[in-house]
Amino acid sequence: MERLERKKREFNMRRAEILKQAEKVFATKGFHNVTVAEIANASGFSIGSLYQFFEGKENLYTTMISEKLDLMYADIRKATNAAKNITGKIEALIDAHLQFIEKNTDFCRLFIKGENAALSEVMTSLRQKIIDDYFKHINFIENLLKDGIKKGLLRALPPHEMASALFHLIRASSMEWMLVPAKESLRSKKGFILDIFLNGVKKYD
Amino acid sequence: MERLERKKREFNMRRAEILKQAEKVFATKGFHNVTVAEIANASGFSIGSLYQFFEGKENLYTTMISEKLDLMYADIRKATNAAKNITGKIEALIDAHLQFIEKNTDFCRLFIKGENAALSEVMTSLRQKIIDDYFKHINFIENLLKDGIKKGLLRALPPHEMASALFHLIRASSMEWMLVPAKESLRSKKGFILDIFLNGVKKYD
DNA sequence: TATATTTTTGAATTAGCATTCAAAATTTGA
DNA sequence: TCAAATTTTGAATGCTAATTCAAAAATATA
Repeated sequence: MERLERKKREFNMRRAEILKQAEKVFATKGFHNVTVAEIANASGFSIGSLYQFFEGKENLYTTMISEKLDLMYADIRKATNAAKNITGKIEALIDAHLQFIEKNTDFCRLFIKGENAALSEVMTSLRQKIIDDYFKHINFIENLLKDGIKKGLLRALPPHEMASALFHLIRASSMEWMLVPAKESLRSKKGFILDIFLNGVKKYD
Repeated sequence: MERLERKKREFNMRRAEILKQAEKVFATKGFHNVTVAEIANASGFSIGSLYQFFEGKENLYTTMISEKLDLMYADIRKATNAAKNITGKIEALIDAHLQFIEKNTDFCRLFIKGENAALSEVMTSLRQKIIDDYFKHINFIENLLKDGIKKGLLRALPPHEMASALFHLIRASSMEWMLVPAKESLRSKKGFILDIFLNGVKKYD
């Protein structure tokens, strides 16, 4: 009987729809300023129905963040791997990251707003996941840079620290862009980030 | 009559004591996992008395954060201004920042924990203050770097972006150090931060 | 079509904790 | 020393919104 299959498919469609609407609402108003009723409304379900799909408000929120974050890292890695040489890969990494932030500004602002405060067990495990993903990503960058060192293109500095530096240089430009009423595109910062990461600020090396 | 003077002095002493104890409690447990009763207890006052000194829990929290942050920036600027040449100033800036984080780790962890989530008007204005102070600090660094550019020691890159880069390089090392069970001192990262900021990662410039 | 099963609904319940405030304690001034 | 003024106290109040669950609606089965 394929009835069950269909049911499951429909269940997942509905779940996805709720998640999509929840992202919209949470992204603009943050976790605390959103009520379950609001999400129910936005997604066209009743309050009670949401509890069929998610254990509760926090679970809904953390699932949303978690899945979106996975998407972001997947994007960045895919773009990075597609480039051929080291410099191209670093450039692609920066560009994909900036592009994601540009396309998902409200979502990303949740993080600078500190909307993932750990008030419960659920939120704590989200924070841990975010941290774990962060270190996984740093590790990915690290491997890139190690390759560059081996090939004699990059200085033999501690790779983990280098990777972290690059990530946070990207973060620096992104944060400022999210905080101020953006004049130009975020992606236009790519050149600066690459330049300062590769060459530093000192004159005449 | 000097009675009023004394009263005022005593009031301020008590206020300061509450603030000090509140910092301890908040720093270890965050905003949400602390009750007003807990702070009252820790500082030896009753719940009701706290409301004599502060408008409420959030006000107490934001005051604590605000005053401590002012202290941090003051520290960093003082140390920076004390150095003579540009490189020395940059080095002092990095060192003072790392030192503050090392001495106030739990306090600083509040920020990576996102414990300043904006749930109310009060918290929103704290966030704004944090952002304002951040930009003021970036501006301070900016002036430093502009001087370095004028003297021909630093490349003529956009100063604001350079300043932000330096700040976030410091933040990168600090964050990692706060997230992992620290092997070595945070201050030992100073050399790496200075090196990567000045010289970048590329070989043979 | 009638009955059983599953899903949806949203008003009522619940819980947690900041805040209040009347009474108690302390301090002040004569 | 005493009573007016000030300060302290913490149990009782109040508020908000997440969660529940019995009844209604929709769907499946015969």
